[in-house]
Amino acid sequence: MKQNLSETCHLFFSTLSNPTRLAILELLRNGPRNVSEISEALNQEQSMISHNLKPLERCGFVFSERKKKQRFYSLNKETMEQLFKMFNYHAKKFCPTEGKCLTTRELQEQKKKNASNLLYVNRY
Amino acid sequence: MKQNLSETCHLFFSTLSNPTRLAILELLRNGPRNVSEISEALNQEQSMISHNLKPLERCGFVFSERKKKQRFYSLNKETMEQLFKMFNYHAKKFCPTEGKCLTTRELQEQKKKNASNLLYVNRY
DNA sequence: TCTTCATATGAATATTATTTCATTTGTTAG
DNA sequence: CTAACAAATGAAATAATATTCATATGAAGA
Repeated sequence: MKQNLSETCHLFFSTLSNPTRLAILELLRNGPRNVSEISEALNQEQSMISHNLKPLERCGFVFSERKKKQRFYSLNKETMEQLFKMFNYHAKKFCPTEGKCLTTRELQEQKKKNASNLLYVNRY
Repeated sequence: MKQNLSETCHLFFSTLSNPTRLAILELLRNGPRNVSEISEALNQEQSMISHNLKPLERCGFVFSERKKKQRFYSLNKETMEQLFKMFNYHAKKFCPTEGKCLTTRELQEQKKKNASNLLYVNRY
């Protein structure tokens, strides 16, 4: 196995550590979309979507293809479904109870947001 | 499979998207270490190591255990080895050639750093 | 070619994350 | 209890990243 993970993995993970990009990936699980469609679906500016698609494509998380004037982006399902699966397994096994992964205060904030997940909190 | 990946995965991946934290994880592949040992091995301040261990532990990437005055951290091998394996597979398959993942200029910069990897570059 | 639509880019601004340093907390042995 | 060591915390300073807005590029049909 390759050494120097600290360097080699950095872009891989940092590309995935952004809500907009994760939202794009999630959307693309439903099938290919062009930039405008993504933009509308996520209710974000077109330029922002383009900016965020770029690192996703560079890392091989999505593929793209031009069709007439539009460019369609599709998910690299092989990598991404496996990754999401692993994430879910990990979260279930290692962050099973609310108390384990979140402080009480953070938990309450999460509940306000109506999000029942365990891992989306501020870091420190 | 759980919905709302954009929220649920964010902390998971952002915790992994930091060179110091990745270096800690890499070090811990060789076995448990206490904070001072990690600090020395990575040539980083003790407080910085502590700051970075915290999110790693909260996300379940490492475990910790006190032994006398020291606290030893160990890798969650189940998750991490699988994750690193997946990363390597992905990098080999989807970023096989230099041209595909890096611009020429970035490549040169990488070579200067004597790093032969494909994914560690600036994002935009 | 010219116009229109779709996407990409650049650069400034804003936001978020990291690092550092001083200090505190916690543990153990004397 | 106190001293000595180990680790954690807080907050200011710094650095990195994301967002926005204006503009540029590219494709296709008239």
